[in-house]
Amino acid sequence: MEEDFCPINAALDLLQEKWNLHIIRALLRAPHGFNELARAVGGVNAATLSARLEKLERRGLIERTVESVMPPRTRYELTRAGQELHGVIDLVSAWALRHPEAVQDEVQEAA
Amino acid sequence: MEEDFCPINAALDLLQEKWNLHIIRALLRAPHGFNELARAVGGVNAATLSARLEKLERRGLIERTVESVMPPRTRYELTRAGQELHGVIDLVSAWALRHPEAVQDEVQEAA
DNA sequence: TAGAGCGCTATAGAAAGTCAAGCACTACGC
DNA sequence: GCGTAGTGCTTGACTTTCTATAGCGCTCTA
Repeated sequence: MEEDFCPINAALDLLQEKWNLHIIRALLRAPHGFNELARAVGGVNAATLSARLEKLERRGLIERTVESVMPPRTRYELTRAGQELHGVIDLVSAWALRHPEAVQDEVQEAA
Repeated sequence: MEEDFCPINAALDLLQEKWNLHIIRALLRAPHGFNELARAVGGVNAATLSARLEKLERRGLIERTVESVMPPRTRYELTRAGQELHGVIDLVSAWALRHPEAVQDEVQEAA
């Protein structure tokens, strides 16, 4: 299917998956529990978040620690590899602030 | 809906849209025609590509120039703002090469 | 004792992406 | 001149992905 496997393409594929960049940004600030993370990201639903976290964990970007089963308490945090995406998020942030037009939907909200 | 509008969130939303990062990477190398771009990106279909290009143009990241109507020939290229994402793509690339494990699906292809 | 919170999962429905075909032509080989 | 390939898309039908809603077992707070 994929021809020769290009790590760069694969990375772009991973980062373009809906919510992944947001999840990474949230975890860059601090570790979070599941629901807490959902709120920090804003707008994800539990099913999707769960799928993303599982994938990011398998890929070694984040680490999941079960702190207690009952009451349930889980902690998600970035691994070293995950933290190294810090620079990417920073660059995107700087770019976004430099180009707010590029990033905003043409507002057609009637007054 | 969106609370206060955060340009950084908005930028992440834009970049996480399927194919956008790939499109930007392809155009970073050189301007492309439509079908040419589709091939460069690899795996996009025309309908989606068309939608993405339209959006990226509205946002001012890329510029579309019709060089001739018949035979049809169009050129897509990055604007200044688009080119400034160069650093982001570069950082992702470097990260991807440093962490090939993080980026590759666990191969479970039976021999 | 009631209500909210935790970390999820299951199931249905809406939305987004894909495939295949096709339009109206031009450029090339023969 | 004729068939084949290429250009830049658009239009349905179909499939994959994401979303909303509900709920589980349990604890902790009021």
